[in-house]
Amino acid sequence: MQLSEQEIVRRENLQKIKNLGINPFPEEEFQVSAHAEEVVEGFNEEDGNFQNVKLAGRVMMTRVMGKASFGELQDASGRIQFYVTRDEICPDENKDLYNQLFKKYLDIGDYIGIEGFAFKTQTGQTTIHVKKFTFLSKSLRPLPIVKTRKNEETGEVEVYDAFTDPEQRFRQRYVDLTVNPSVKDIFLKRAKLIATMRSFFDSHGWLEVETPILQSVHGGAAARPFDTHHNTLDIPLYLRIANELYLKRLVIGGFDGVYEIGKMFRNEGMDRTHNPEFTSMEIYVAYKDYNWMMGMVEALIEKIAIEVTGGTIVRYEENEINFAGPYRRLAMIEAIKEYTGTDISQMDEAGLRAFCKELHIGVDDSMGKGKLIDEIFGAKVEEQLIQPTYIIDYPIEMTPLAKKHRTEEGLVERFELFVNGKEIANAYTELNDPIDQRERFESQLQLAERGDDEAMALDEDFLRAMEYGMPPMSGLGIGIDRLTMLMTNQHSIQEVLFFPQMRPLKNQNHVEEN
RNA sequence: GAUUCCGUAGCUCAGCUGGUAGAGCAUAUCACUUUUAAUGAUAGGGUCCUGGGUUCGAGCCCCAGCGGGAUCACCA
Repeated sequence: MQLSEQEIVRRENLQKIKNLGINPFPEEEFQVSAHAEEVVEGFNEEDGNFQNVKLAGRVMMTRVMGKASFGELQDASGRIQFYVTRDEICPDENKDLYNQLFKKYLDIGDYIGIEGFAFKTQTGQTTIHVKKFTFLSKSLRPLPIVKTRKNEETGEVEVYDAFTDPEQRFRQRYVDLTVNPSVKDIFLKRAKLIATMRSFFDSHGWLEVETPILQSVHGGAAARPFDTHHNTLDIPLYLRIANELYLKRLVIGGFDGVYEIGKMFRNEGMDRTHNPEFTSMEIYVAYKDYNWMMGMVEALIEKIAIEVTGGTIVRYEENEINFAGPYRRLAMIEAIKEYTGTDISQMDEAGLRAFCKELHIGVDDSMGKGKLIDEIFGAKVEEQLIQPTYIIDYPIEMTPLAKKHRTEEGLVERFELFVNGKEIANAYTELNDPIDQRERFESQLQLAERGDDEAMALDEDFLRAMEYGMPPMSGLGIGIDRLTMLMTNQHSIQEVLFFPQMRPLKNQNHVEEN
């Protein structure tokens, strides 16, 4: 292994620490009694609080001035400045701890523990005056140094030498998280979002469940799956592309409301909004319809916006998005009329195909009527829907698991929620007529024969479950990653996944084949 | 998968028309007991992504590959 100059220095420092008789990787507990943020925000000279505290974390900067030094300690909550003097941390004759370890062998990124009292410096900055210094762990690789300075005139924090290369940030997320505090904030918000969602559902008495990720029939959605194989059973298995059919089986089994938050896997292209594995939330509630579901989604999303961002108005790129309900409800045909000026409700397949040509939308022979309408919607309407909008009542061909519309021929009771031009939720009044369901699956098979590779597979056991009797219900799916992007003003799915999929580097230590 | 841009020190980046590889921070040595992008002085540090080619000479031009970003296609 080729070591850089700085790595060699750090390894030498490690040995020199050992030579001082100090264990650079000590075993014993260091009892932390406070965190950086609470001291910085809570310290008050008059109150005289935080006068005996122990903090631990990484040294992120030192400013050595002879027999005294300042440094910055970063823990899970943030950073705080500390002040060290030689004679206080080395009360005896032996000054090695300060002169050698602190001044020479301590590197940025090392973990230390400090014990002392809070005070304010001449410039008013809350600082820990260190009485006792403990070395906790050595860092052998140099972290990228990100320096910041507050501009006195504008009050803005200017960043110098930021660690910004996306490839390195995603491949080495631990470094990204260490040096870029705003990255950590995104993931705290993501966790808050999921926690809010979970407590909202739990408060209604709906049950959180887990369903198979390894499936022998990849139903419930239309997408290419990842294939795998079970050795003992000697059968092909697929990583789930959806969990809808399993959740419905559970409602058939007698749970009135079930939901699952988990990973789905789709063997498709990757881009700013797609990762091969992504997190979805799906929920099914018995005896409800899609109108009820729209009300529920508004309440949920509004609550999430408040919990995650502090209010219902959220800034995303140039837009201010208002997540306060109720949201506009617009039938798909009406939306197309509004944004193209053309009423397509009476058009047949040939008419739609001609209209697509007129709009310069690429079509092919495998596309049925529903697909053509969806193409027009995708090309002309979707990106216009900035404020939260429900598009309702979709063509039946596209939606084999939704119930036929109660009044409109050829449509199903489905809605999708669009925000900032992107779909973030999809819901139906679920189809619970097993005879209708079988016919829908069969027409999907016909579409597949026609060349539609998105057509859905038939799941015989699911049909059997339905034949035992499925209560009326409404179901909903929400893309957690995309919702997180909206709530944190991020434009790439990679920014809201800790470890986005990356192409493996060549000549890295591969696992040896057995 | 297609198009396009990018890859130079630990990090951020400069590098002219093809002519000895640069800066700031970081690192090393020294000074400094309230600094805060600490400061002052000195020094070291490079597979210019990889492999070919053109050329007297390539970080720069050409070809192929690897990795990443953006856009498009597919998908959520």
